[in-house]
Formats: sequence, structure tokens, C-alpha cells
Amino acid sequence: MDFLLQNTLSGHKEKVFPADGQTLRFYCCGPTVYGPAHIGNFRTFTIQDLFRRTAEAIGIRTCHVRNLTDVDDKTIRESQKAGLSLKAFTDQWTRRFEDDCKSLNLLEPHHSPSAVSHIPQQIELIQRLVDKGLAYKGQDGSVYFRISAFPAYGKLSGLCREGLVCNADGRLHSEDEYGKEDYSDFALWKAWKDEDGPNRWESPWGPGRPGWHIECSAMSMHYLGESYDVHSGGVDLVFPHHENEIAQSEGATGKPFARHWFHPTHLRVEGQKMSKSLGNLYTLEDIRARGFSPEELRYVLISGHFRQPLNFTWDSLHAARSALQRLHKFRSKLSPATPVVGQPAGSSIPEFGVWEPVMASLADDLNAAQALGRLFTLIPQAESALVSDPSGRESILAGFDRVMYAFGFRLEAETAPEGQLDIPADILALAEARWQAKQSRDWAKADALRLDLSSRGWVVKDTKDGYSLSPVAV
RNA sequence: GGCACGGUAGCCAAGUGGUAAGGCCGGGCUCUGCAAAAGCCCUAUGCGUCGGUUCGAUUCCGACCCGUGCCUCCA
Repeated sequence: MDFLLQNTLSGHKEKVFPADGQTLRFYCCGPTVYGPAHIGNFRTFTIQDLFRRTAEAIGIRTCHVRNLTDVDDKTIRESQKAGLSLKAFTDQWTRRFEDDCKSLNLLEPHHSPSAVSHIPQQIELIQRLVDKGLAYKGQDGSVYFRISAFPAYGKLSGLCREGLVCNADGRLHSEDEYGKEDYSDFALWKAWKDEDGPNRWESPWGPGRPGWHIECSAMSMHYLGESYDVHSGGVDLVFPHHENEIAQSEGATGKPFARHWFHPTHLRVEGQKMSKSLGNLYTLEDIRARGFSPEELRYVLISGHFRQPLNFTWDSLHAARSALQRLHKFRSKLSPATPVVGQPAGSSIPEFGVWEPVMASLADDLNAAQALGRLFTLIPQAESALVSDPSGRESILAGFDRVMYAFGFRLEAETAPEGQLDIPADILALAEARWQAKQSRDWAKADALRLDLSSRGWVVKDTKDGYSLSPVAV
């Protein structure tokens, strides 16, 4: 099965393949670890995970690198506010990020390099650019990339320099322009300033720290080679971040950098842009606090096409819950065993059987919305097929698990046992009394007790040989 | 101002030159004391507006309206 994906560079769908015929090498721009990542960040990371899983599910081996930005203005400033060293500060948010990723069932990258731990590689790359005349030391002591010396600048974003409005949204600080030859030039090495405190590293151009863009060029080439297969990041990174990465990397090596680029679009929340002032920068913690699971969020995040803006609503999380429960039930019907979530065997050619159309949708530009539609169309068909021919169970199950691997759904039991622990004793007693009444067929009493429980905020549901209690949904 | 993207049912969201996947919600039914669960069925003569091409357009073209993103360190 071919894997097609629209390439930002060309604007066309192109085949995803490992140039070396072995391993698909790809790099994803990771988080800046200065606070909890929000669900918008996780849309990007989850789509990238879907990309990797899709590749693996159809038999492509991968090498996935995702960086951690642990030194920049924000990390320095916030660590100082928190009264922590930069390392202690970023370590704590890195752990949080990793925990969140695990909750969302994101496959761990093969390498997760941080900027601070790759300073020499960055200095070396800057030196190459200086040697080639593509970079210069500015009046403020910082080193800048000379865009006028790189004619291909703008090929990814399609922005021509003439069309750029200076500081279009007012985000730029005046000091950022100081010392540059040209407004468009960007910092490779930032000279140390008082407010940076102890956060400084020695370099041929004096003490300071790397600029933001250089870390991705240096680290991706360090782990994946000077030319590699795929590079991805949020759509806002197309310009300037990825444009700058291309300039730095291709300027230094003279070789094509990443061949294939893709950019998930931003998430919107309840029809609005996400922002601090609107209070809708939800984190995984917020999702849990409302009683939803990370897996339900994952479903929502991949349920729309990645290049389409996705509108997150609490309603969509409810929809995701129901949809996942249906998948879970179908899976349980096929086999009571917990699904295998490991990577499909790399050597064997994956068989998807009746689920082939689902996989074909994913492999066609990661069309997860269509894939899910096909999945839910096929499930009843598979069920009736099993009734007439139970011998197909094994292959239906194997294919289904492969497809679930691609989606990244664990389909584990949805209720966590810890949630059931703190039922008050009086509630339990009432429920028990109701059960006794029911056993003695005293329907009036049983119903009265149900009402009583309900007024105390508890719902009782009878099962085959017992009952379950759960708090009334808010 | 430049570049890009989008407007499909109550909500989310695919898709196609021949007449609209799927999910959620809602409604009906079946089944169990009831409830829940489960199963079955129903729910857009319509795809932003107006023109054009065509035997036929939601799909192609043009104009317009509305919304969104980016335009130098935001995923």
C-alpha cells in the first residue's frame, strides 16, 4: 500500500518513502518546555503520531526524532520567576510533557534531543555558515543569518520578501532588530545579556545561547543525516521557523534538507481561537477534570483532516466517548483478550483484510475522518459476516488490531478502578437495600430506593448479576 | 495590502460532474419488572450567495458575502 501525503513544499500529494529504502527518517518540532502543553499542541503531536503509526502499520520502519526546546526567552524568564535553575525548571515540564504523551498513547520518539544538550552541534553549524559568508556577527554581538545570501529563501512558505509586512502583528520587540544588517535576518547565536543570568554558553563569538531555529537544523541533521525524509510541525512554523531551518541547513550543506514537509493546522476551541485571555487553553489536566480520558481526546484530535481547522468542543468529546465504546465493544466481541498494542511485525507484509479500505484512507493523506467513517460502515458488515462464517474471526481480529494500532486506540476498559473507590458507605447501603428489594421482587421499594439514590447524585444500573453505581454526570 | 485555507443536517465531519460517508444528539421500535445496556429503524430534494459552462453542479469557472490562518522566535 502506498502512503501519500501532501507536501507543503510542492503543494501536492507525494509518496512517503524512505530514501535509503530502509528506514523512514523524520523530525518533528517539539514543545518549548516552560509550562503544560495544551490540546492545540497535542493536536499537532497526535497527528504526527498518526503519521508514524500509519507508516509502521503498512510496513515502513521509522526513525522518529522530536526535540525539546529547553532554552529560549520564555524558559529563561519563567525559570527565573519560579526561582529554579533553567535545568530544574525545564526538567519538570519535560516530565509533564512525557507523561501527557504517554496518556495520549503517543509512541515515544526514537530520539528526544534537547537544545541545551546539543550546544556543540549548533555552534559547529553556525561556524559553517559563518565560514561560508552566510552568517555574520552583528553590532550587538549576536550572530545572524544573512538572508540576502540565500536566494532560495521563501520556497516553503511561498512568501516573497517584498510581500512581507514588517512586524505585521506587533509581536516583535524592538531590540530584536538591533544589530542586524537586514530586518529579515534572524539570530543564530544570541549574545549573553544581564537578564539571562547564569544561562550562558561559550562560543567563538562570545558567551550566549543558541537562537531558536538553529537547534532543529543541528539536531535533526545530527540524528537523521544532512538530507532526510520528512519534517513536520504546526502550521504556524512554516514561516519563519521552517523557512529558516531550510536556509540554515541547505546553506551550510549545499544539500537538500528534508524532502517532505507536512503541517497540521491549528485547533479552535468552541469556535474561537485558543488564547490565554479566553481561558480556553485547555491542558490534559482540564480534560481529565471534566471527566474525559486522554484517549477520548485523542479520538477528537484525529477525527478531522489534519490540514483542516478542527473545532474542539466538549460535545465532540462526548461523541468520541460513544464512538470509542462501540469500537471497544466490537473488539471485545471478537475476542475478550486485551488488544495487542505493540508495533506490527516489521518484516511481514501487513494484512488488513476487510479493513483494507480503512487503512487506505489513512494512507491517503492521513484522511482519518474518512477512515473512521469507513470503519463504522464496515463493523456491522463484519459482524454479520461472522454470523454466517465464524471461521473468519481470526483474520478479522488481526486486521482490526492492525488498524487500531494505526489509529493509536488502546480500547482499554473505560472505567478506571480508582474512580469506583470512594463510594460513601450510606450510598452503598442504599444500593444494597435496593438490590435486596429487587431480589424479593418488591418493585415499589426498589424504585423508591433508586429515586433516593438519584436524588443523592448516584445512578444505579443493573447488570446481568449485579449492579453498578456511578455519580450523576454533571 | 500580500499569501493561504475554509463555509455540507441541531453539533462534529467525509465526499463526488449524475444527484449527499460516518459519528454524536434527537425520535420510533424490539428486548428485559422499571431504568440502563444492547439491537433495529428514521432524521439534509440539500452542500455560503448570485451568475456561467453542462443533458445534468454540492462538485468545474467567475463574482460576491462571511469566517480563519500566516506575513520574522505561537503547535
